[in-house]
Parts: sequence; C-alpha cells; structure tokens
Amino acid sequence: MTAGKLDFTAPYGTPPEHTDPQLDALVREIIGRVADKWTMLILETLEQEGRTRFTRLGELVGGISQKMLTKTLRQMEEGGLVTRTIYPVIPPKVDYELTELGRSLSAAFCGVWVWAEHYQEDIEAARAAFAIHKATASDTST
Amino acid sequence: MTAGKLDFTAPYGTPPEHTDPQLDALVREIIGRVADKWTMLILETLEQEGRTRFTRLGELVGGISQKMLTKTLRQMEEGGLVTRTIYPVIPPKVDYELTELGRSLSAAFCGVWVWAEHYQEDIEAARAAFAIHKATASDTST
DNA sequence: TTCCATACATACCTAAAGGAGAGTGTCGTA
DNA sequence: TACGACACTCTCCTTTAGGTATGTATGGAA
Repeated sequence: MTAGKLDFTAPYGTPPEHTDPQLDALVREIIGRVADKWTMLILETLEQEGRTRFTRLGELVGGISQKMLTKTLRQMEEGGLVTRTIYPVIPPKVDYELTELGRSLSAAFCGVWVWAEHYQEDIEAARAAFAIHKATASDTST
Repeated sequence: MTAGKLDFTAPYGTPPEHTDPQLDALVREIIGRVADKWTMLILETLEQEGRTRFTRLGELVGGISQKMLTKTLRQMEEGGLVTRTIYPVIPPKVDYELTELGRSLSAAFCGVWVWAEHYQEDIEAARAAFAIHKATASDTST
C-alpha cells in the first residue's frame, strides 16, 4: 500500500526548525485564523474609522454580505481583535472597535497593504506575462 | 463586483475614499488572492530555503496535501511570486524559487509573522478570556 | 520482471465559505 | 395600520477548499 502519494512524513528527516515546533505550530495556527481577506479588510476599516456601527462597517468594507460581516466580527471578537459594545436601545445599536491587539495586527498587516499598492502594476504585469507565456507555451522548447 | 449583497447601498452616502475606488478595488483583489494561509506558508518557506523542489517543499511547509501544494504553487506562479523550473530528467525534477515580487511580499508579511510570535501569549489569553466571558455571560442572564 | 522515485493530473468526496432572501422585535413615524 | 430602521438569525443554495486515492511516465535498482 504505501505508494499512495507523497508521504510527507519526512524521508529527509526532520525539517530544519529554527524555532521550537510548538511555537511554530502555534504561530501557524494564528496565521491560519488571521490571514483572511475579510479579517484584513475589517481590520483596516476599523483602524481608519475607529469605533463603528455594524451597518456602517458593512458599507465601508464593501462587498461583504451581512452574514460574513457578522461571522468575521465574531471571530475577531473571539480572537481579541475587536470589542463589541451593545447599547440596549430600541432600534438596536452595536458598535465595534479595535483592541490593542487588533491595532497591533493592523499595523503588522500594513506592510501588505503597502506592498499591494506599491507593486500593483508589477503584479498585473506578472499576471499578464504569465497568461502570454501560457498561450505561447505551445513552443516545444527544451 | 456589482453589489447585490446587502442593502449596503449607502444610506450614509459615499464612504470616504482616501484613494480612488479603482486602485482600492485592485488592492482588495490582490489582497484577496494573497491573504491565504498556504500562500503565506510557502512564501515563508521559500524565503528561508531558497530554490526548493516540490516534495521537499511539501515537507518543509508541513501539513499540506500534494493537491494544495500544486494548486497554491500554480497560483503563486500565475501571480508572479515564484518561478517554476522544470528539468527534463528521468525522475522528474521541478523546483521553485521566489521572484523579486515574491520576496517583496514575503518581506511585507514579515510583520505578521513577527506579530504572531510576539503576541502569541496575548492572543491565547484573549481567546481564553473570551471563552470565560461567554460562560459567565450566559450565567448572569435573567 | 517488478518496483520505486518524482511531480504531478484526475476523480471523488466532505466540509466550509459565502451569497440571497426572509424573519424577528420594538417603536416611532407617516 | 403599515412601514422602516437596526442588528442580527435562519434557511436554502452554490462554490470553493481541501483531503484521499489512484493513474502516468520512465529508467535504474532489486
């Protein structure tokens, strides 16, 4: 049986861990929860706007459904990135604000935003080049 | 693109765009493609290891299936983040290397890795606190 | 002669992402 | 009396993520 596919159980031995595997696993888990489109977008919006209400937040983020907005905000609350404040008034009022942790993550993601803005032309160019390359790939080279 | 989502059609008026909406949309699209767990992990691995073969890459990334590895690498190639080199030898050999663009993105994500490492305790504490809060909140309900 | 190694492709399947739309509760307004 | 506002929740549905298993090509090793 074996065969199967790649048994990624290290025939090469232990991969060179520069940090201890526990921390590494934890960091990966954190990244997995945080490296999310909507999370990044909401984080950014809250960073810019500060304390914001639900509907307003949805408008500012743009293109997000109510469902994903709710869900992502809950996750972020759970992860300690935002605080959720409920005002017990008759037309319901709830607002969201970044925590210190949230702000620090926002700052960490800042580089990615800058990257996307700075390299947008290169990124598009690379994609275009790839498309052309694929189209021209009928060339029997090497 | 076209907002058929919520009625987020701005009863508040136009959201305050600090940049032009076209750039904004492009940046969001880029983020959407790049803010991905596997992409980040592979990026990081290639940054550390340099030119790496397929199977080896899978081991180093860890926990990734062959399918996702292939898929993510293709996406990254398409996005101009990695180059794929095929050696026409008998046991197939293919390796991957970051492009300049890939390296710059890796650098941009660096802050997030640092954040995750630096705040891992706070992150866990926040999650624990939220769990307790939820438990206590349901208790105090009347 | 059979098997192994590499770097996939392909097919099949389940779970999660994510959108659309309707319902909820309360109250002020038209 | 009906409606709209807000911040949801719930159901239904489609798409994507992602895993497992198997196939493929080929030459050298067993």
